[in-house]
Amino acid sequence: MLRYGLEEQKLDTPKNTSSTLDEGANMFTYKLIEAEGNGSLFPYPEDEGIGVEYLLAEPKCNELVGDVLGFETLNPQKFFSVGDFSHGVENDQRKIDGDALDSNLTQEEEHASLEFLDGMLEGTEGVLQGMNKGPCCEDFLLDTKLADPVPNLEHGPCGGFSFGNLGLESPSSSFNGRDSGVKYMYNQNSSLHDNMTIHGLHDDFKNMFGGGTSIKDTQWLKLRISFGLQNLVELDNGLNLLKQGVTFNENEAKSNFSSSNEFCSSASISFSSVVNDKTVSGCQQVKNDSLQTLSSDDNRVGFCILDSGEKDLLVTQKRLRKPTRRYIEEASEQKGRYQSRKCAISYKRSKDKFPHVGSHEQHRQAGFGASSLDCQQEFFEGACIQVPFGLPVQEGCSKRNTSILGCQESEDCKDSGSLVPNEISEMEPFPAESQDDMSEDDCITIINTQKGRSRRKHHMLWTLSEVMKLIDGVSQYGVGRWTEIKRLLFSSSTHRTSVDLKDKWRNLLRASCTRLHNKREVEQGRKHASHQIPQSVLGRVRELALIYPYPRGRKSKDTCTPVVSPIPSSTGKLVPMSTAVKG
DNA sequence: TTTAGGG
DNA sequence: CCCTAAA
Repeated sequence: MLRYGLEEQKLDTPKNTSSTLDEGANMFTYKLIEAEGNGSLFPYPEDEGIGVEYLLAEPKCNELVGDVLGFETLNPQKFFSVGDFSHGVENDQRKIDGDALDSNLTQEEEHASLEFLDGMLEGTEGVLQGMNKGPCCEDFLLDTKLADPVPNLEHGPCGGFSFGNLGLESPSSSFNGRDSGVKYMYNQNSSLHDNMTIHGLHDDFKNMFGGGTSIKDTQWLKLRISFGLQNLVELDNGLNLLKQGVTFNENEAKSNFSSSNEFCSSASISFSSVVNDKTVSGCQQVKNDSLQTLSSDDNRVGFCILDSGEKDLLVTQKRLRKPTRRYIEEASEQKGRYQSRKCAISYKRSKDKFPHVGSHEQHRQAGFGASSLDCQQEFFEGACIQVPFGLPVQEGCSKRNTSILGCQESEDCKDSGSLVPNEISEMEPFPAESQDDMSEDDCITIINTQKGRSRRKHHMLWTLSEVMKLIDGVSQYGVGRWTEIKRLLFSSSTHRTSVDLKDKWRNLLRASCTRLHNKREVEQGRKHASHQIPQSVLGRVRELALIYPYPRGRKSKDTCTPVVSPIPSSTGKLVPMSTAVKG
């Protein structure tokens, strides 16, 4: 197995992009860091730290080219439609593990998080644009492209830039060019798309992905196209490295290249590189230990492969995404419990985050060291983990977008055991809507316990309206009547069980209490969490908590009710401001 | 089955 | 959100 990676690196001086990214955080650039085993790297939200996506690849030349370079990501369905990326972001960001308290989203925040997603993607894009100018990456890129001047493609023949030229079907077209070309095209992308009409976007989408879409959300289209191009960039970068036999000398600030004409026999490529621990001007250097390369004068090697019926092969390769933190934790939990697997996913992060810029030793230890890779592969053996990564998908599809690990024949897995491209491609994502039942779309992870029973993991964020409904329910029927409330108010939400209601109420109580005690503290600590639930709502929860002591007892929330606006005890009526705070 | 409560 | 004991 070969591994190949790109390293994400945070820029010293975040570029200003038009993104809505507020913290200037998610700025990434890519670096090739190692090629040993298989993998490619993808930008993750800052909170998530370094992320790696490994693509399994046979140590064959052609597959190396196709897989390792993330070629498969050119298939948008495969890439996006497996779930809801925005949820992934939220979940990761909000540390959903263990505390549902933090996972309530107001509609505003749902919207905000979508914006965040957009911002993140834009931020990524922005930096990719900046790669050509970046202080530390310049050498990297310049050297990589053999000093070819960047061709000035200007705008496409039709006045608008057309990605049709990049189609895989036309290996001799511009896609066949060097990386500079692709990069340049990519750079063109963002600004160009800003001015493009929905028709233009549709055209580009169709050209790029081979199929039309009815999506009218321009932002969505832009993102997809952008990602498609980004993948082209990654592919192209890697291809050039392979083709030219790039050698990075650890002792030189500038990289040297030695073109090797050794032919890549179909046997295998030994393409391993070692990364320096040192960083030079904030930029880690890369060194190749040994490198057999493709013939440097055959620029079409990579593309020929694509053109020779290998596409299917590429497309059908499984793509593995780093599981969400929650998944990881629970996976390792499983392991702990049942001692089933020899090793857990070892890139689980502990309390501390991955350093964005750090020694590779750190990275390796924390993330994708050799041993961890082995573990992963063993962990993932055969099956794959498909973690949602894309825009929200239709309700009906959500159940099919099931992440499966080692799915055998449990009923739950039946129709989702294999994520056939066709199947996936039929799923039409749609822009997020903030309706009540939007929470219906979700990711479910099914994992098999050792007992053979599959356990489903949901995480459905509570919308504000759901919370309001719950509160209404409690005020009407009282605390503890969860089945009643469920039946009468949540009958349509199949995903909310009475236990969920109970849990949610408990969390609401907790939230309403903690807020009283440490207002400021919360604000400092976790911005997001503090704004989840409007104060008015929490206030109402508190009042209800007074009237309906939590379980059948007094021990309820007396402990945390002190500061509340005193409820008129004179009128001990049981129906408090039922709909008063509504809205 | 439902609820309470721990994790 | 999951699990389990207790009702």
